[in-house]
Amino acid sequence: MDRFVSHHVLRLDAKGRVSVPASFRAVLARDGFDGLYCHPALDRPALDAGGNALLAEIEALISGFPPYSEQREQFSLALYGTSETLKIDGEGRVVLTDTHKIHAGIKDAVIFVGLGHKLRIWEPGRFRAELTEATDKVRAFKQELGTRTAAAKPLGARE
Amino acid sequence: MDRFVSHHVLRLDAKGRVSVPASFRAVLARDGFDGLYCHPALDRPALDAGGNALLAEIEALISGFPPYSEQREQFSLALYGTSETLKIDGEGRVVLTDTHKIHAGIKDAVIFVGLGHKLRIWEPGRFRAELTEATDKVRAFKQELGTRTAAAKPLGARE
DNA sequence: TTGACGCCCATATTGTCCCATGATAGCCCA
DNA sequence: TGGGCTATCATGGGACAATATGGGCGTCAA
Repeated sequence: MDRFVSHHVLRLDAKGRVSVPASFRAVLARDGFDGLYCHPALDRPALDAGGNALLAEIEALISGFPPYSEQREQFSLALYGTSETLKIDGEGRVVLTDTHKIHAGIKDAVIFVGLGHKLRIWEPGRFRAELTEATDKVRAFKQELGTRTAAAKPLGARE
Repeated sequence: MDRFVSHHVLRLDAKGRVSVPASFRAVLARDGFDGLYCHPALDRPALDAGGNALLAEIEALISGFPPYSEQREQFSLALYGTSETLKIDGEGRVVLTDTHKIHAGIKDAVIFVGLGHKLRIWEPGRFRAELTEATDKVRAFKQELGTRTAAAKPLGARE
């Protein structure tokens, strides 16, 4: 598998270390990235993390703005300026920075969530809230999609 | 055969393992996917599962939204975040996660239902309920179809 | 020196692999 | 056409490996 999928709850130990789920480490290894690239999510109390795929996405976003534009400067600062490349130890663990932990409200446990090309790290309670919200929205969207399709192709429309 | 068809009832053993029906395993093998990709169905108490064909469908849905858009984030979370790629052991069995079993109400038996490019996993009782409901709707729809057609035709169009 | 960090080893639990068995269905041959 | 034989499948259980987690110790820098 070459994408981050599923979610895992993991605890921080007394030294502040967390195991990166083995399946996610496998994706990072395939991606060819050594370590875990990590930055605060733009509009959520969570952390975005990943490897080269994430870096490429950020690069694409920033290079979409004209050089020296205000937006480009701001995005560079918000994304590159607050990033860390975390080292993964022999047992597959990382240590989050205090700044990052505060941003996400992380205390003694986290949830790693796969989002395909990247992953997101949450404080477990906040994650559950976010998940139910997202599920509701997607469900509503699907319903809307279904009725629209039905209206467009009245009879004999399959799927 | 390159499509999932028919349905099979299978029991979970003491370790929570279920055999994936051999005919479905054959489809997965041809599809080239190693394992069983599985996520909760959005609007019913069941699980959707499959291989690359299912993954491609999800990928297409998500990549339809621009990076960093709210919808894309929500879809990735609701789909990738709740997915699992289950490993298929030497005997063709998988172990469902607790979260998935709870979502579908699965206890000690499941029914695998082929839906063409993907398959759906149900708790047997719930599947029967869903099936009768679906059958009723189809029957009603067919009836409606008949009267509509009759009304459209000039001759014999009454009421 | 003191604290933080990197590296090493220990351990329980979970998951993965391997082998065994009963049942079934399809096949071959008389 | 009937009967037995074999390949495939679903299922069960034990052995082993990987993973998550905890702690010790040396080193480097402030």
